[in-house]
Amino acid sequence: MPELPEVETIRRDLEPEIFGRVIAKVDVLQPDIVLPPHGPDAFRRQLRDRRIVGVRRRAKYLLFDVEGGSVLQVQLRMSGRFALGLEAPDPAEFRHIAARLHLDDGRILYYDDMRRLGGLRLLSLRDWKLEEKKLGPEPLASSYRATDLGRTLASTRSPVKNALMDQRRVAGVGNIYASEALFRAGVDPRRPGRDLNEPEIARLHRSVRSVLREALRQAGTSFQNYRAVNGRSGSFQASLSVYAREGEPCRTCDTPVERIVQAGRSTFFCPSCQR
DNA sequence: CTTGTACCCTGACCGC
DNA sequence: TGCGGTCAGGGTACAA
Repeated sequence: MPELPEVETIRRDLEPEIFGRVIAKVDVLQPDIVLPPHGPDAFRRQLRDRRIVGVRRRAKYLLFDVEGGSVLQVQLRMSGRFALGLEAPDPAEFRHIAARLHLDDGRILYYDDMRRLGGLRLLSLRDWKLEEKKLGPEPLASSYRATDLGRTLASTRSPVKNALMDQRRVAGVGNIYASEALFRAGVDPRRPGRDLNEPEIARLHRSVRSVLREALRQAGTSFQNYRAVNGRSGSFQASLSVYAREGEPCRTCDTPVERIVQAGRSTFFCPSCQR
Protein backbone atom coordinates (compact mmCIF):
# COMPACT_ATOMS: atom_id res chain seq x y z
CA MET A 1 0.00 0.00 0.00
CA PRO A 2 2.74 2.42 0.67
CA GLU A 3 3.83 5.15 -1.69
CA LEU A 4 7.04 7.15 -1.53
CA PRO A 5 6.42 8.87 1.84
CA GLU A 6 5.40 5.65 3.56
CA VAL A 7 8.31 3.65 2.17
CA GLU A 8 10.75 6.40 3.11
CA THR A 9 9.27 6.48 6.62
CA ILE A 10 9.87 2.75 6.94
CA ARG A 11 13.40 3.19 5.66
CA ARG A 12 14.12 5.85 8.26
CA ASP A 13 12.69 3.66 10.99
CA LEU A 14 14.76 0.66 9.92
CA GLU A 15 18.10 2.15 9.03
CA PRO A 16 19.44 2.94 12.51
CA GLU A 17 18.21 -0.42 13.76
CA ILE A 18 19.56 -2.77 11.13
CA PHE A 19 22.49 -0.96 9.49
CA GLY A 20 25.66 -2.93 10.12
CA ARG A 21 23.87 -5.98 11.47
CA VAL A 22 24.60 -9.43 10.11
CA ILE A 23 21.73 -11.59 8.89
CA ALA A 24 22.27 -14.74 10.92
CA LYS A 25 19.43 -16.77 9.47
CA VAL A 26 16.46 -16.42 7.16
CA ASP A 27 13.13 -18.23 7.48
CA VAL A 28 10.73 -18.23 4.56
CA LEU A 29 7.21 -19.08 5.71
CA GLN A 30 5.45 -18.20 2.46
CA PRO A 31 7.63 -19.30 -0.46
CA ASP A 32 5.71 -17.27 -3.03
CA ILE A 33 6.93 -13.97 -1.58
CA VAL A 34 10.45 -14.83 -2.67
CA LEU A 35 10.64 -13.37 -6.15
CA PRO A 36 12.94 -14.45 -9.01
CA PRO A 37 15.72 -14.88 -9.91
CA HIS A 38 16.30 -16.98 -6.77
CA GLY A 39 14.06 -19.63 -5.29
CA PRO A 40 13.47 -19.67 -1.53
CA ASP A 41 16.34 -22.05 -0.78
CA ALA A 42 19.00 -20.14 -2.69
CA PHE A 43 17.57 -16.91 -1.28
CA ARG A 44 18.01 -18.12 2.29
CA ARG A 45 21.48 -19.54 1.66
CA GLN A 46 22.80 -16.43 -0.03
CA LEU A 47 21.58 -14.02 2.61
CA ARG A 48 22.89 -16.01 5.53
CA ASP A 49 25.88 -14.49 7.39
CA ARG A 50 25.82 -11.38 5.22
CA ARG A 51 26.15 -7.92 6.74
CA ILE A 52 23.66 -5.17 5.90
CA VAL A 53 25.78 -2.28 4.66
CA GLY A 54 23.07 -0.01 3.30
CA VAL A 55 19.36 0.73 3.80
CA ARG A 56 18.09 2.68 0.84
CA ARG A 57 14.89 3.55 -0.96
CA ARG A 58 14.29 3.99 -4.68
CA ALA A 59 10.76 4.69 -5.95
CA LYS A 60 8.54 2.48 -3.75
CA TYR A 61 11.24 -0.12 -3.22
CA LEU A 62 13.28 -0.66 -0.08
CA LEU A 63 16.82 -1.79 -0.76
CA PHE A 64 19.08 -3.50 1.71
CA ASP A 65 22.64 -3.60 0.46
CA VAL A 66 24.30 -6.75 1.70
CA GLU A 67 28.02 -7.30 1.85
CA GLY A 68 29.41 -9.01 -1.18
CA GLY A 69 27.65 -6.98 -3.86
CA SER A 70 24.03 -8.04 -3.55
CA VAL A 71 20.85 -6.03 -3.05
CA LEU A 72 17.80 -7.28 -1.20
CA GLN A 73 14.92 -5.52 -2.93
CA VAL A 74 11.67 -5.31 -0.98
CA GLN A 75 8.43 -4.58 -2.84
CA LEU A 76 5.73 -3.91 -0.27
CA ARG A 77 2.97 -3.49 -2.86
CA MET A 78 -0.41 -3.34 -1.18
CA SER A 79 -0.01 -5.03 2.17
CA GLY A 80 3.66 -5.68 2.93
CA ARG A 81 5.06 -4.34 6.20
CA PHE A 82 7.75 -4.89 8.83
CA ALA A 83 8.06 -5.52 12.51
CA LEU A 84 11.35 -5.66 14.38
CA GLY A 85 12.06 -6.97 17.84
CA LEU A 86 13.42 -9.62 20.13
CA GLU A 87 10.03 -11.24 20.27
CA ALA A 88 7.27 -11.84 17.75
CA PRO A 89 4.89 -8.92 17.19
CA ASP A 90 1.28 -9.03 18.36
CA PRO A 91 -0.14 -12.08 16.55
CA ALA A 92 -3.55 -10.46 16.45
CA GLU A 93 -2.14 -7.74 14.23
CA PHE A 94 0.63 -9.52 12.36
CA ARG A 95 -1.24 -12.58 11.17
CA HIS A 96 0.54 -13.10 7.87
CA ILE A 97 4.24 -13.24 8.59
CA ALA A 98 5.84 -14.43 5.37
CA ALA A 99 9.54 -14.24 6.25
CA ARG A 100 11.86 -13.70 9.20
CA LEU A 101 15.37 -12.28 9.08
CA HIS A 102 17.25 -13.16 12.26
CA LEU A 103 19.88 -10.55 13.09
CA ASP A 104 23.16 -11.11 14.93
CA ASP A 105 21.98 -9.06 17.93
CA GLY A 106 19.11 -11.47 18.59
CA ARG A 107 16.39 -9.34 17.11
CA ILE A 108 14.23 -10.53 14.25
CA LEU A 109 12.96 -8.54 11.29
CA TYR A 110 9.51 -9.84 10.36
CA TYR A 111 8.04 -9.34 6.89
CA ASP A 112 4.24 -9.56 7.04
CA ASP A 113 2.09 -9.50 3.90
CA MET A 114 -1.61 -10.32 4.10
CA ARG A 115 -2.28 -10.33 0.38
CA ARG A 116 1.16 -11.62 -0.61
CA LEU A 117 1.31 -9.28 -3.58
CA GLY A 118 4.65 -7.95 -2.41
CA GLY A 119 7.88 -9.83 -2.02
CA LEU A 120 11.61 -10.03 -1.53
CA ARG A 121 14.20 -10.31 -4.29
CA LEU A 122 17.89 -10.85 -4.07
CA LEU A 123 19.67 -9.22 -6.98
CA SER A 124 23.25 -8.69 -7.98
CA LEU A 125 24.26 -5.05 -7.97
CA ARG A 126 24.48 -5.31 -11.73
CA ASP A 127 20.90 -6.64 -12.11
CA TRP A 128 19.60 -3.99 -9.74
CA LYS A 129 21.19 -1.32 -11.91
CA LEU A 130 19.33 -2.72 -14.90
CA GLU A 131 16.08 -2.65 -12.92
CA GLU A 132 16.71 0.89 -11.80
CA LYS A 133 17.04 2.05 -15.40
CA LYS A 134 13.31 1.38 -15.83
CA LEU A 135 12.41 3.87 -13.11
CA GLY A 136 11.77 7.56 -13.58
CA PRO A 137 13.44 10.28 -11.52
CA GLU A 138 12.95 10.74 -7.78
CA PRO A 139 10.49 13.63 -7.47
CA LEU A 140 12.02 14.94 -4.24
CA ALA A 141 15.55 15.14 -5.63
CA SER A 142 16.72 18.74 -6.00
CA SER A 143 17.63 17.90 -9.59
CA TYR A 144 14.00 17.13 -10.46
CA ARG A 145 12.64 20.11 -12.39
CA ALA A 146 9.35 21.11 -13.92
CA THR A 147 10.89 20.59 -17.34
CA ASP A 148 11.43 16.91 -16.46
CA LEU A 149 7.76 16.51 -15.65
CA GLY A 150 6.85 18.51 -18.73
CA ARG A 151 8.87 16.29 -21.02
CA THR A 152 7.35 13.11 -19.69
CA LEU A 153 3.78 14.43 -19.88
CA ALA A 154 4.23 15.87 -23.34
CA SER A 155 4.85 12.42 -24.75
CA THR A 156 1.56 10.83 -23.71
CA ARG A 157 -2.13 11.03 -24.41
CA SER A 158 -2.87 9.11 -21.21
CA PRO A 159 -4.86 10.90 -18.54
CA VAL A 160 -2.45 12.91 -16.43
CA LYS A 161 -3.43 10.93 -13.30
CA ASN A 162 -2.33 7.68 -14.96
CA ALA A 163 0.86 9.28 -16.21
CA LEU A 164 1.75 10.45 -12.69
CA MET A 165 1.38 6.90 -11.42
CA ASP A 166 3.56 5.47 -14.20
CA GLN A 167 6.82 4.65 -12.40
CA ARG A 168 8.81 5.08 -15.62
CA ARG A 169 7.76 8.73 -15.83
CA VAL A 170 8.23 9.68 -12.20
CA ALA A 171 9.03 7.31 -9.34
CA GLY A 172 7.10 6.84 -6.11
CA VAL A 173 3.76 8.51 -6.79
CA GLY A 174 0.79 6.22 -6.22
CA ASN A 175 -2.97 6.47 -6.07
CA ILE A 176 -3.30 8.75 -3.05
CA TYR A 177 -0.66 11.31 -3.87
CA ALA A 178 -1.55 11.46 -7.57
CA SER A 179 -5.07 12.58 -6.64
CA GLU A 180 -3.79 14.96 -3.98
CA ALA A 181 -1.16 16.57 -6.21
CA LEU A 182 -3.68 17.14 -9.01
CA PHE A 183 -6.06 18.80 -6.56
CA ARG A 184 -3.34 21.13 -5.31
CA ALA A 185 -2.43 22.00 -8.88
CA GLY A 186 -6.06 22.58 -9.87
CA VAL A 187 -5.75 20.14 -12.78
CA ASP A 188 -8.51 17.75 -13.90
CA PRO A 189 -7.13 14.19 -13.59
CA ARG A 190 -8.80 13.18 -16.88
CA ARG A 191 -6.86 15.64 -19.03
CA PRO A 192 -4.43 14.02 -21.46
CA GLY A 193 -0.87 14.55 -20.27
CA ARG A 194 0.21 16.31 -23.42
CA ASP A 195 -2.57 18.88 -23.14
CA LEU A 196 -1.19 20.54 -20.00
CA ASN A 197 0.29 23.97 -20.60
CA GLU A 198 3.44 25.33 -19.03
CA PRO A 199 1.88 27.03 -15.99
CA GLU A 200 -0.10 23.87 -15.25
CA ILE A 201 3.04 21.76 -15.47
CA ALA A 202 4.84 24.15 -13.15
CA ARG A 203 1.99 23.98 -10.64
CA LEU A 204 1.80 20.20 -10.85
CA HIS A 205 5.53 19.86 -10.36
CA ARG A 206 5.38 22.00 -7.21
CA SER A 207 2.29 20.13 -6.01
CA VAL A 208 3.81 16.68 -6.40
CA ARG A 209 6.84 17.75 -4.42
CA SER A 210 4.95 19.61 -1.71
CA VAL A 211 2.41 16.86 -1.09
CA LEU A 212 5.13 14.20 -0.87
CA ARG A 213 7.26 16.37 1.42
CA GLU A 214 4.38 17.15 3.74
CA ALA A 215 3.27 13.53 3.87
CA LEU A 216 6.83 12.51 4.68
CA ARG A 217 6.97 15.05 7.50
CA GLN A 218 3.84 13.41 8.95
CA ALA A 219 5.24 9.88 8.56
CA GLY A 220 2.85 9.09 5.72
CA THR A 221 -0.83 8.26 5.51
CA SER A 222 -2.26 5.51 7.73
CA PHE A 223 -5.62 3.92 7.14
CA GLN A 224 -6.80 0.95 9.16
CA ASN A 225 -4.16 -1.46 7.97
CA TYR A 226 -1.15 0.53 6.88
CA ARG A 227 1.51 1.10 9.50
CA ALA A 228 5.20 1.88 9.55
CA VAL A 229 7.58 -0.40 11.41
CA ASN A 230 6.04 -2.19 14.42
CA GLY A 231 2.65 -0.63 13.81
CA ARG A 232 3.70 3.03 14.10
CA SER A 233 1.17 5.13 12.23
CA GLY A 234 1.44 8.27 10.15
CA SER A 235 -0.96 11.18 10.33
CA PHE A 236 -1.25 12.59 6.82
CA GLN A 237 -4.75 11.13 6.43
CA ALA A 238 -5.98 14.18 8.37
CA SER A 239 -4.49 16.42 5.69
CA LEU A 240 -5.99 14.71 2.65
CA SER A 241 -7.92 17.14 0.45
CA VAL A 242 -9.77 14.74 -1.81
CA TYR A 243 -8.62 11.14 -1.40
CA ALA A 244 -11.33 8.92 0.15
CA ARG A 245 -13.58 11.98 0.53
CA GLU A 246 -16.22 11.14 -2.08
CA GLY A 247 -19.36 13.23 -1.51
CA GLU A 248 -17.74 15.36 1.17
CA PRO A 249 -17.39 19.09 0.57
CA CYS A 250 -14.26 20.37 -1.12
CA ARG A 251 -12.22 22.19 1.52
CA THR A 252 -11.84 25.13 -0.84
CA CYS A 253 -15.27 25.57 -2.48
CA ASP A 254 -17.70 23.15 -0.76
CA THR A 255 -18.52 21.33 -4.01
CA PRO A 256 -18.89 17.59 -3.28
CA VAL A 257 -15.72 15.64 -4.05
CA GLU A 258 -16.25 13.20 -6.93
CA ARG A 259 -14.90 9.69 -7.37
CA ILE A 260 -14.22 8.20 -10.79
CA VAL A 261 -12.32 5.10 -11.94
CA GLN A 262 -9.21 5.46 -14.07
CA ALA A 263 -7.13 2.46 -15.12
CA GLY A 264 -9.04 0.41 -12.56
CA ARG A 265 -8.18 2.70 -9.64
CA SER A 266 -10.27 5.26 -7.80
CA THR A 267 -9.53 8.89 -8.53
CA PHE A 268 -10.90 11.65 -6.29
CA PHE A 269 -11.17 15.25 -7.41
CA CYS A 270 -13.11 18.49 -7.08
CA PRO A 271 -14.97 19.12 -10.34
CA SER A 272 -15.08 22.82 -9.58
CA CYS A 273 -11.49 23.51 -8.51
CA GLN A 274 -9.85 21.17 -11.01
CA ARG A 275 -10.03 22.13 -14.67
C1' DC B 1 5.52 1.89 -29.91
C1' DT B 2 1.19 3.06 -26.62
C1' DT B 3 -2.79 2.11 -23.91
C1' DG B 4 -6.31 -0.54 -21.49
C1' DT B 5 -7.68 -4.78 -18.99
C1' DA B 6 -7.09 -8.94 -16.23
C1' DC B 7 -4.87 -10.73 -12.62
C1' DC B 8 -2.20 -11.90 -8.43
C1' DC B 9 -4.26 -12.47 -2.98
C1' DT B 10 -6.86 -11.82 1.52
C1' DG B 11 -10.07 -9.45 4.25
C1' DA B 12 -13.43 -5.73 5.38
C1' DC B 13 -17.72 -4.01 4.44
C1' DC B 14 -22.40 -3.43 2.46
C1' DG B 15 -26.96 -4.73 0.86
C1' DC B 16 -30.05 -8.44 0.60
C1' DT C 1 -25.80 -15.65 9.87
C1' DG C 2 -24.67 -16.27 5.24
C1' DC C 3 -23.67 -14.89 0.54
C1' DG C 4 -22.26 -12.30 -3.29
C1' DG C 5 -20.37 -8.17 -4.93
C1' DT C 6 -17.06 -4.43 -4.44
C1' DC C 7 -13.11 -2.34 -2.89
C1' DA C 8 -8.15 -1.72 -1.03
C1' DG C 9 -1.98 2.73 -0.91
C1' DG C 10 0.90 -1.90 -6.73
C1' DG C 11 2.89 -3.72 -10.64
C1' DT C 12 3.10 -6.88 -14.52
C1' DA C 13 1.65 -9.83 -18.49
C1' DC C 14 -0.79 -9.68 -22.30
C1' DA C 15 -4.00 -8.17 -26.02
C1' DA C 16 -5.54 -4.69 -29.11
